[in-house]
Amino acid sequence: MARARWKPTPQQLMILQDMYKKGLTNPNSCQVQMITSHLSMFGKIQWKNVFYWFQNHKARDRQKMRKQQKQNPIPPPPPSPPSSSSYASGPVNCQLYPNSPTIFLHQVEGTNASPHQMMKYLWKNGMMRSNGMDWMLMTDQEGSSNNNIVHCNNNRPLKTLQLFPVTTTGFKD
Amino acid sequence: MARARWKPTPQQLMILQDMYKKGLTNPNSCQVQMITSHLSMFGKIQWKNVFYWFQNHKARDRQKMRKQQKQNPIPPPPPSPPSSSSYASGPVNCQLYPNSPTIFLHQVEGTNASPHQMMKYLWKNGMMRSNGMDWMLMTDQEGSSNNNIVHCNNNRPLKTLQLFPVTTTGFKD
DNA sequence: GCAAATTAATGATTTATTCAAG
DNA sequence: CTTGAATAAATCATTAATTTGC
Repeated sequence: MARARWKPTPQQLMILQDMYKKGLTNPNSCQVQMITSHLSMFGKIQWKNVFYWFQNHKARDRQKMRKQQKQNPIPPPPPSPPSSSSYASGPVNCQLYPNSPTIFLHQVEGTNASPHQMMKYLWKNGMMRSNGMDWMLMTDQEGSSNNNIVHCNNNRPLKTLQLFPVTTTGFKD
Repeated sequence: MARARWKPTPQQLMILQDMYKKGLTNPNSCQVQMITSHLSMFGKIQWKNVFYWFQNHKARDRQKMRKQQKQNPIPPPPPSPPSSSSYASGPVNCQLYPNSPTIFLHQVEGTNASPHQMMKYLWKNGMMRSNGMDWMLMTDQEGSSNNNIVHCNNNRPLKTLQLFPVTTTGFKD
């Protein structure tokens, strides 16, 4: 037992907090994945670490807020109403093609860029609802669709790897 | 919006229920992954579908139980105490090497075998705590370790794909 | 000062609740 | 009204601060 638990490095923590402050409180799986692979530059990290971090951070933020409100019941408006902030506007397609045995991965190139530079495009285009559960591992049963190149944020083509060559039997539901 | 939701085919449902009845109420990520890829033979399915199915099934089972218990407060002992059932004995290593940019995938071969045959080895060796979150996407910072072939259940070698060639900078925490 | 003991933070997991498709 | 999907709350567990007695 006693599986050592993850501990964010200062760099990682800074970036995470910064993102959170900027309004990213509920990154979708694609974003989590990107964040993860980027943060891995600063030390070992897993998808779930990032996912949990945001979960916990949000929860404990709320917790703190509630406690404070009990002491001085002033209903404070949300700190920074994102006036022209570009995100949270529309459903964007971190959503790939859900289904069947193809795995979509993305590759971060230019890993020398600064964290913020690298992450910029993340916020550029919006954020989406989703708990962390819709996967990296997404599949397309009708593999014959043309549109095989998928973009994570309207912008970034993903690399596609074949996983298992599924022999879909003729069943239908 | 209106993303059509998954609907288990009769075969899928049967298998799932069977697994559940046999005592698998909390499959770990590796098991979920295997189940997913196997069930994909019977129709489109995603990791999260399987994950959620077990979550919901367990929850609603308990719910029902509680309701029943309110009506006739008889504490019923667990239905089938698995006499020689081999699972739930020890910590087994669906756990791969957590960390860093290598992705471990497994490939199901012999997809013609019967569901139960194919799944048998799953229960052979025990089940492990874990919610579904420790990933398919596991990584190893010290990529230089000898032990590169990983087994999901003491038995099944996994295929290893390189993901992103991480350049771990010299930072330490 | 310095370790054993106690408490606070926070990573990880589980459970409950809610939303929404059909 | 059943059930898949998603979110939030509660809980467990481990590590870091800190207090305390010597």
